[in-house]
Amino acid sequence: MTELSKHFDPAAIEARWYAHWEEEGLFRPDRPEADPWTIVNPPPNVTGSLHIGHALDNTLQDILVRHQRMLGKDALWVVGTDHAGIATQMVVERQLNEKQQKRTDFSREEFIAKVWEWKEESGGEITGQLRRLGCSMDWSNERFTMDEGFTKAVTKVFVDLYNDGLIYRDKRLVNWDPGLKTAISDLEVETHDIPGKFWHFKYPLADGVTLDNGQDYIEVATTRPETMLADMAVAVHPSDERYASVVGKQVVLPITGRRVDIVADEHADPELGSGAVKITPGHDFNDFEVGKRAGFAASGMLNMLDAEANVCQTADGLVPEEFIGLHRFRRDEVDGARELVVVRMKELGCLIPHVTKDKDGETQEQDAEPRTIATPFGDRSNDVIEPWLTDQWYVDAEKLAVEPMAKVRSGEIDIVPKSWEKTFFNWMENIQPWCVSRQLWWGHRIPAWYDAEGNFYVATDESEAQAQAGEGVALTQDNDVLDTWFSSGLWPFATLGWPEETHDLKRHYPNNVLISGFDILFFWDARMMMQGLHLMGEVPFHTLYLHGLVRAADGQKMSKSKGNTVDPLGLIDQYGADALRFFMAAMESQGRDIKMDEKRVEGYRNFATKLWNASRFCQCNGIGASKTLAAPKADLPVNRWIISETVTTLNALNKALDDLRFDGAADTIYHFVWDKFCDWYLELIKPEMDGAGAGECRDVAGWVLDQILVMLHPFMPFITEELWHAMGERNYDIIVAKWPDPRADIDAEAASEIGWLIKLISETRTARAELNIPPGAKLTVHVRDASAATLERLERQSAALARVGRIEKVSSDAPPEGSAAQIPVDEATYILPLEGVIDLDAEKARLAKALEAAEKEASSLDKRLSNPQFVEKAKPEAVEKARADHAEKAAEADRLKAAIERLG
RNA sequence: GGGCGCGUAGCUCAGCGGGAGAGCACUGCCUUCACACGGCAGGGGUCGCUGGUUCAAUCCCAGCCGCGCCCA
Repeated sequence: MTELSKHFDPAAIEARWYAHWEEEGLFRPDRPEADPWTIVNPPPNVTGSLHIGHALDNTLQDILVRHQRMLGKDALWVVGTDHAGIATQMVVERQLNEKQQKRTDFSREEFIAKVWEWKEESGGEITGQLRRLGCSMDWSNERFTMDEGFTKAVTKVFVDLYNDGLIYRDKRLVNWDPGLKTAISDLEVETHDIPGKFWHFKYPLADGVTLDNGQDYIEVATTRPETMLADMAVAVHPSDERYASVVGKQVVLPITGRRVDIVADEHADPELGSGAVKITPGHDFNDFEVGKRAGFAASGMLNMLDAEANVCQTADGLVPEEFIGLHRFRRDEVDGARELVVVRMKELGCLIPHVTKDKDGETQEQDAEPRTIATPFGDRSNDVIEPWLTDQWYVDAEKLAVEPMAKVRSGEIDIVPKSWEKTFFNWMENIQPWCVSRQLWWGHRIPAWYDAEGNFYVATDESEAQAQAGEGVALTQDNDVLDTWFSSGLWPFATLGWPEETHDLKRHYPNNVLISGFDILFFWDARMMMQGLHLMGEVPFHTLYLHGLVRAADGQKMSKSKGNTVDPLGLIDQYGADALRFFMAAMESQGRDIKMDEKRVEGYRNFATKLWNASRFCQCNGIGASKTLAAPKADLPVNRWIISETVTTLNALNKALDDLRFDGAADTIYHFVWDKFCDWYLELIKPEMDGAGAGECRDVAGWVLDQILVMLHPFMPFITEELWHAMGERNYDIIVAKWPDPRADIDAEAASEIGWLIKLISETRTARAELNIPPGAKLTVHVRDASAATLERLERQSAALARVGRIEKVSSDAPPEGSAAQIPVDEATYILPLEGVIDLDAEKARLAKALEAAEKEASSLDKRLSNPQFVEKAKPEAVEKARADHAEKAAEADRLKAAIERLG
């Protein structure tokens, strides 16, 4: 037992306890006989540092795992970091740039060695920060998505999925990121509306053909003029009569002079513009489908851009010389192919100007119509994505999505809150093939080898591939790596040793709960379900809990570029990790984003200080660690009452934790500690501390404080561990203490007595405050109309009334003449003779106000009760309650009336 | 265009069929021997609007207005 310092300083205890827990192996105590309980941490990027979203995500997980550990489970929280292909490669490349070097100055092997070097030196900063937050992860088995075991797992998964026909190689349009020069998946594309233009062009009809109206060209409109260099058709709607006569005929493309067919396709919207659209299958997803329907093979589709999306020559004479090497569109103040196409079209008389009238009625001509364009951007590079025709590896996501959907439907996977199910199904039902190859160097290299003819062999290693290809065939491995999410999707089982049949794997898969932000529902959660179910044959987790975003105080999304981020470590420095954690829990109501509110963090720091001081009080009064897990025997009502309140609180807390209502759990413990334990219980036992009941009070107070520390520990691990030890000798740390088991019932009699006592003291205080009686004044009270039971209570609680209520003496004698304050509580009325101290009119006004309120309530209840429909149809409990409430309010009104009459 | 969610006290949020709650902020009193990061008392809301269902609606249903997010 150590004496608590007068001021609570979180920083003074946090580091010490964390190091202690970790050194003692208490994050994963050896419990071979216990039921396993498992949660895996969404592996943060190895490049990352702790942001406020991590603080939320990890606090919630830590609350659950600490709770389960205290329930005696073999609780495992798997932790590790993600190699984060693109992000990490970008970090290292940026460092090279600072030294005027670039990736391609090095061989692949040299570059990868540099990344590993960076990882060893600077990576994983976040793991230290998670420790500062108090997260009790199993660091002894820390994993990395590129460690040896993971590589083995990833390779096996790729080969197995390939052999199962669920991975294939295909040539089709992908989302190409010209900044990073890699393909990315649909999910990595963010569409933003940006201002753009809509140009209208004339495409002359070939061979002297005209439309029915005599027009010798077709008007097409486009937001991407540059792609006309690779146009392969013009499409019109099959039922569009304006063009029916020219379907099957051709147009001559201006600038290049190439002839392309006019095709009928439902993609063309007759309502939009002229109803005719140019078709560029090599650079537009819709046009790709139109092109396929028009009979073009993917390999025959025209491409005019290189990997950086600059214009290039890919077929003999396809692109006029002056365009070669230009950007797609204006960039860095330099016009690109888009601008040059418009210039040439204008010169050729093929540009149809956009005509508007200004406010004076004057006609204005512009080259193009201003328009907002939904434009795809790469989420990492922020470059405009170019649909590009390449060979890539795809996962047949549609097939893999079947089982996850079935498991969510059957309830084997419970998505919390349920409202996300619809979003989940909507995406899964419309899932597209998942492009998993990336043209990067940092990542899991694809286990496929090619021979000189372009045949490929998918195998676990080169020798297996060689065996497939036959001896003597020269093989080269695929240069690409896998999407980072392909490997993190294996996290729930690969971290446990899969593909080895390890002990941990058998015990801890499926995981119990997964907690993640909803922003990675598709990226990660759904992929774990797909891969877990296919490879393990079982769900990866039984409950998927999705939380929202932590937003800035003004509701804006936090982002580095906006400069409105809040650093969780700064908050920890200022208020302590416990306060930040409690804030996160208290604000986490299911399904709503959290707005940052620093005042509230401060409030929970104050809460920690309150608990600290309450413990100091206990310490100074000989109250210490409880000897028993079960509630001590108690005779005094105040002790029986606080034991009952503890049981009630524990039940509510258990329910909230079971329901994953973190806010409800935090709220429950907060109010018990502050409102019940500190504000009433400790005050009420003060007068007992040197009386006959002192021993019992010490036992009970010590026990209740222990229960508080244990119940609060998952939320505030540091202060509770500190106080746990400060209160007395312990055989174990609180982190591995047993969850409360009071073995006590609710004591209705004690609850009623203390409820009455609290009411009496509160009412007296209110009267004092309203009548400006000095708070310190010690009063004599005359009681009238009291029942025998109440008189007994008054006698029994006289010490508490004196100390807490400042009611020195209770007398059954008639009060002296003169002005007095009158306080009805239950059946009795308490009279404070205050001749000369109070203003009679003030007391009359006070009682009149109370009477008005009581009568108002009574009459509203009366109205309800006199409605026969209510009495007939309402639930009996509701009727009964209304009757009881009415009787109480009516009686209260009567007593108030009598009190007013007595004043004359 | 489709989907989801939100609009409750000045602010941040709970509640979601029986007549409204918390924290912060605000007002008054209190240096009472755990705590001024505190104690005691108090003020403040036609629960976005309009209809409907019901004995009863902040809560359920429909429509509208405003705000946010996701997918096309």
